[in-house]
Amino acid sequence: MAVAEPENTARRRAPRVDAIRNREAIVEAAAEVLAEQGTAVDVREIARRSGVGMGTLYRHFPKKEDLVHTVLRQDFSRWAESAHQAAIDAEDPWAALTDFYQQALTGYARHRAIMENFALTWSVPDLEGIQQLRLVIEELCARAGATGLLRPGVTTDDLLLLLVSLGHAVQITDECRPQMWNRLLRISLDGLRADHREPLPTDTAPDVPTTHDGLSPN
Amino acid sequence: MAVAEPENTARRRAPRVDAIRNREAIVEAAAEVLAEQGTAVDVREIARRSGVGMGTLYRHFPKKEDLVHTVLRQDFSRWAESAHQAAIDAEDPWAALTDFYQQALTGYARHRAIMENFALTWSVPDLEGIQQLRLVIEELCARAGATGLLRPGVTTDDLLLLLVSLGHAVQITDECRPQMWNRLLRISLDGLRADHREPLPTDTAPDVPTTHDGLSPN
Amino acid sequence: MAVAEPENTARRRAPRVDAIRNREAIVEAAAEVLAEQGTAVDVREIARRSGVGMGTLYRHFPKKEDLVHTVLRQDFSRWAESAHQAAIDAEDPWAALTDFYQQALTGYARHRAIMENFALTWSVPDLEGIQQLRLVIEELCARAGATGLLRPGVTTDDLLLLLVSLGHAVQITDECRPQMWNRLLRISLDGLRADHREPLPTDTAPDVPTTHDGLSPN
Amino acid sequence: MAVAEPENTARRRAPRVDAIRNREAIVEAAAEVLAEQGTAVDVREIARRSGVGMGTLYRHFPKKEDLVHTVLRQDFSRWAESAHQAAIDAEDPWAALTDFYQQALTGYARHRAIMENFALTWSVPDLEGIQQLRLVIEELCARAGATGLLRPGVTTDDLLLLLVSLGHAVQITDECRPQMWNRLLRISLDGLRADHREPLPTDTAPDVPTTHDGLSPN
DNA sequence: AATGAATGAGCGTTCATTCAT
DNA sequence: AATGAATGAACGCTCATTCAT
Repeated sequence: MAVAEPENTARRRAPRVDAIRNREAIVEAAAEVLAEQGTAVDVREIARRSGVGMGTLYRHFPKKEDLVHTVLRQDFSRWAESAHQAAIDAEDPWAALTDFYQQALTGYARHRAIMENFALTWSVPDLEGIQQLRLVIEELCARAGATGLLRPGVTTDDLLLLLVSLGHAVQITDECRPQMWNRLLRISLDGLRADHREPLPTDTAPDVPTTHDGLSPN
Repeated sequence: MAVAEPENTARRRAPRVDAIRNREAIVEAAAEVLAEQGTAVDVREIARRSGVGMGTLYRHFPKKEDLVHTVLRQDFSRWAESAHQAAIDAEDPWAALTDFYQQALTGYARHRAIMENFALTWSVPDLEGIQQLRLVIEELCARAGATGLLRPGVTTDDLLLLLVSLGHAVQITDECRPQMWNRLLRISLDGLRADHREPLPTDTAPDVPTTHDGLSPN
Repeated sequence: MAVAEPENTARRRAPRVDAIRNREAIVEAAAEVLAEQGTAVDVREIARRSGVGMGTLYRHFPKKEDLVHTVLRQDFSRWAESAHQAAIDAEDPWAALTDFYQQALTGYARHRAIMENFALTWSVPDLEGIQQLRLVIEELCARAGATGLLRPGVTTDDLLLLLVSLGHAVQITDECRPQMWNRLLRISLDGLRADHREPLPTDTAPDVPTTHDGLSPN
Repeated sequence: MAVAEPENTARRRAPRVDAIRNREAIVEAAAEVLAEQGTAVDVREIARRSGVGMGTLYRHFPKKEDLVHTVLRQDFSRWAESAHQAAIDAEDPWAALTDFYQQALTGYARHRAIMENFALTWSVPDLEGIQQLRLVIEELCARAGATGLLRPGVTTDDLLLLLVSLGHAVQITDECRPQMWNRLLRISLDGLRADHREPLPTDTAPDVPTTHDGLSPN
C-alpha cells in the first residue's frame, strides 16, 4: 500500500510525458528549421517536422515569436555553456579568448536564426542565453585584462560586438571561402593585444555602462 | 507624306524615350525604397513611388530580384566612386585606408539593402559595382602595402570582408550605440598595421584567387 | 468478502457522485459564461471555469450545442419561476402583466445567451424552460383577459413574441440608451389594452395553435 | 480629329470597366451571402460566388469589415429609398407610417446581415444608409405628428427602435409563424395612436436629442 | 470516469507575379 | 509599350472536437 502511493502520484503526472515529449520535439524541430532557414519559416513546416498538429504547436507556443525566442534562448544558452567550458579548460587567458572566438564562430556560423537575431544582443540584452553569453565574455575579458595582455580600455561590449561582427562575416563567406574569417579573426585579435595602447574612441553610450573601465592595471 | 514620315518615326521612337525614362524612374524609386526598407518591401511600393504601373515595372524587371540587383549594382558603383575620389584626395596611404572605412561605414550603415546584400560580395563577386568597390579597395591595399605600413599578407579580400563585417556591426548598433563601431574599427585597423608580422592563416580558397600573393615583401 | 462488497459498491457509485458534481459545475460555469459572453465563447473557457477537463465536459455534453441547450433550459426555467412568483404576488392582473415585462426585461437584458437564443422560443418551443415561461405568460394572459382589461384576441404567443422583441431592443440600446426600451414597452402595453377593439390580423399558423382563441368574452 | 479626342479619353478609362464590374460582382455576391448567412461568412465564399480571386476582393476591400460595411450601407440605403418612395406615395400620414413598417418588415426580415447589424443604428448612427433610413422615419414621424394622429411625445428614435425590435421578431418567427409579426405591429401601432396621452417614460439620453418633443399640437 | 493534450480544417490577410485592356 | 486589376498560394493563428493516458 505504501508502495502504491508513489505509483499513483506518478500516474497523475503520466499524461504529461507525452506533452513534454511533444514540446521537446517541437523545440528540436524548430531549432533545426530555424538554424537552416532562419525565422522566416512557415510554422507548418515546424509542425510537420516535429510530427505534431498546428494546435499542439500553438498550445505550447501561443505565438510564433514565443517559439522562436525559446529556441534562441536555448541555442544561445548552449553556445554560452560550451564556450564557458572551453574557457575553463583553457590554460592561459589569452588562449581562452582566442579559443572562444574560434569555437564560437566555427560552431554557429551556419545557424541562420542565431545570426539573424544576433542583433538582439543589443536590443534585448536581457534575453536569457544572451546574458549567459555575455557573462562568459565578461569573464574572458576580465581574465585577459588581468594578465595585462588585453589592450587597455577594451570592454565586454567590444568583445561581444566583435563576435557579432565576425559571426556575420563567417556566415557570408561560409559557402565560397569557408575558412577566410580566420584571417579576420587573427587581425582583430592582434588589434586587441596590449601592445596597442592608443585609447579607443569613446562611445558615450547613455545606458549600457562600460564594464571594465580601468580594470586592467597596465 | 513628308509630314507623315516624321510622325511615324516619332511614333516608333517616342516609346523608347518613355521606356528609358520609366526605367530610370523605377530604378531611382527602388533605390530609395530599398535603402530605406531593405529588400522585403512590397513591389507595389516601388511602382507607386516611381509613378509607373506594375506591368511596366515587370516589363523592365521580370523578377523582383532583377530590379534589386540592378539597384545594388548602381548603389555599389556610386559607393565605389565616392570612395575612389576620397582615396585620391587622401594624402598618405594609411589615411586613405582609414578614411575609406570611416566614410563607407558612416554613409552606408543605414542603407538597408546594401547591408542585407553585402553577402553578394562573395557569392556574386562579379556584379558590376561590387567589382568597382573591390578595385578601390585593391588600390588602397596596394598603396598601403607599398608603404610598408600594412601588415604583410593582408589581401584585398581581407579588407573587403572587414568592411562587410563592420558594416553589419554598424547597422546592428545604430539605434542603441550609434558610435560604438568606431572602437571596433580602431581595433581592426590596428590589427592591420605592419607591426603585426605573424602570418595570417591560409584560406585555401578554391576559386577566388588571393589578389596580392607575394605583394608583401616579408 | 463481506467487506469487499460495500467497497465495490462504493467504487461503482462513488464516480457517480463525482460525475454529478462535475456536471453541475460545468452547467454552472457555462451558465455564467454564456450569460456574459453569449454562445460564441470558447469551450475551453467553460472547462476552465468549471474546473474540469475538456474530456469530462465532452463526456457530459457531446456537442457544444448540448451544453448550451441545457443551460438555456435552466436559465429559462429560473426566469419562469421568478416571473411566476412575481405574478402571484401582484395585486391586480394588469399590474402583474406590466411588472412581468418590467422585471423580465430589466433582469435578462444582459443575459447574452438568452437573448441570442430567444429564437428557440419559436423553433424549439417544447424546450423545457421555454414551456415554463410560456405557461407563466399564459396565466398572465388568461388573468388579464378575464378582467376585460386585455385587448380581445391577444394570445399567449403575442405576449411571448412581444417579450422577445423587446428583449432584443433592450439589449441593443443597453449601452447607449439604457432606459429607452421603457418607452417602447409603454407603447406596446397601451396597444394591448382593451380600448383597442379592432381585431388583430390572423396568422394562420399551421402547427402551433393559438392558445386563447375566444377566451376573452368581451 | 476633334471626334477622336473623346474616344481617347474614353479609352483611358476603359480598363476600369472590368474593375467596376468586379467590384460590383463582389458587392453583389457579398450582399447575397451576407443576407443569407450573416457576417460570419468566409471571405472565400464571397470571392467564389463573385468569381474573383482573393486578391481582387482584397484590392477593393482591404478588410472584410470594409466590404461588410459597404454592403450594409447599400442595403440600408436601398431600404431607405424604397421606404421613402412608399412614404411619398401614401395618401394620409398615418397610412404612410403603417405602410412603412409593413413594407420594411416584409422585405428585410430575411436579410441576416441587416438584422444582425441593426444594432449599428445606435452605436454607429452616422453610417450612411442608416442615416437615410432615419431621415425617412423622421419625416414620417413629423407628418404623423402634425396631423395629431401620433401619440404626443413619440420620437424618431422610438419609431426606429420599434423597427429594430419588430425586425428581430420577424426574423425569429419567419420560419414557423411567418405572418405573426403583423399582430405585434398592429398592437404597437395602436399604442402609438394619439388616443394614448399618458406621457412616455423619460430616457435621459445624454447625446441623442429627442426630435419631436411637443411637436404635435393636439 | 477524468484529464488535458492533440488534431486539423478553416479563418482573415498578404504579395510576387500575370494578363486583359 | 503601359497600365493596374486579377490571381492564388501561403502565412500566422483559432477552436470544436477527439483520443491517449
